[in-house]
Amino acid sequence: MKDENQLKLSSQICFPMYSVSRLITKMYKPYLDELGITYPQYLVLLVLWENDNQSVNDISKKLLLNSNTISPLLKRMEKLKLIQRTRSSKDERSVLVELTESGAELKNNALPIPEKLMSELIAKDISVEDIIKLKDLLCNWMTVLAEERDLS
Amino acid sequence: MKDENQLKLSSQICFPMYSVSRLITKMYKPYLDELGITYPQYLVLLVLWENDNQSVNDISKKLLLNSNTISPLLKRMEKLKLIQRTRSSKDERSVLVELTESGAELKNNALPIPEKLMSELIAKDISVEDIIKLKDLLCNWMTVLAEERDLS
DNA sequence: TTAGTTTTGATCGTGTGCGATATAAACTTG
DNA sequence: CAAGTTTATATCGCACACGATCAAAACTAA
Repeated sequence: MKDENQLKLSSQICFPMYSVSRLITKMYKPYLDELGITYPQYLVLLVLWENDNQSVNDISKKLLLNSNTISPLLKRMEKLKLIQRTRSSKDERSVLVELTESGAELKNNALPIPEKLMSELIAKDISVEDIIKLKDLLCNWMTVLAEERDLS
Repeated sequence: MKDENQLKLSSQICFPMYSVSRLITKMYKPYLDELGITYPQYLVLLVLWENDNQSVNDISKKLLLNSNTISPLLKRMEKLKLIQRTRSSKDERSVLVELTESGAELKNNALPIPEKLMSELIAKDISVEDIIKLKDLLCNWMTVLAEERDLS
């Protein structure tokens, strides 16, 4: 009967995790719509805005996404003229991803987004401390849970 | 230049949120594979195991998923003989979802899952306090962020 | 009661996620 | 250096998510 209660939706950590993740993605949507990009595309751009000209593998590892997700994603982004893919001459296996001019310029339009998100959260009475607390907890979990994946 | 840093992947709450959610879903996978169900299907079953015979709308609201996600999901579950859908006679618009015998019985096999997940997290040196802390924070965020959606 | 509105659920199209698999280049070893 | 292995990326198929739209039933007012 203890097990019984643990099977309740409200008892499991998976459901709030899954829901809040989707809800936060939804909060980004209006801003990303303005830029004409999706949420995963935004993540790729974040990576490239930090360091341009990275291989598919580099991006894949940073976003914890495999090639079967990243490859089509990058293809769509290339079609949108946000990035350019070139096979490396040093290692013909790897593909280098580079921002196009418009892809690089999009960064300026993206700059205010984090601030806006924070404001929205605060407007919903979520305290800055809670935001930081959640971020720290999640970052720790991410590190721990992603570690395991390298072994497989 | 402050904005500049906020655009880093590591500064945004969205990315750890998104990644940890996916990583946790992945932790459930081996157990759900044994039951022959997917993660969203598991969530639907959790709802029905708590209270059988709910309308599509009831389930939709509890899982914060719209009909365009839930309808095909339920159709697949019906094909798997986990549930049965019947149009309500009281209100011809609504569809009642009921567990089949095998759908109800699957609960027994699912009972140990929460416990196993907890053990895995603890084995990765995540403390019980952190698990509770994260769950509480997320539940609070879920409530707050889901509220807004009702107005739209 | 009839015209307009709301509610319930479904369908369509697009973009992910991801397991399984494929392919070619690079590496390793006997 | 040839055979086997590893690495980097891509392709395929399936199952979500979700915006947009639709059809039908139920409700609401004038």
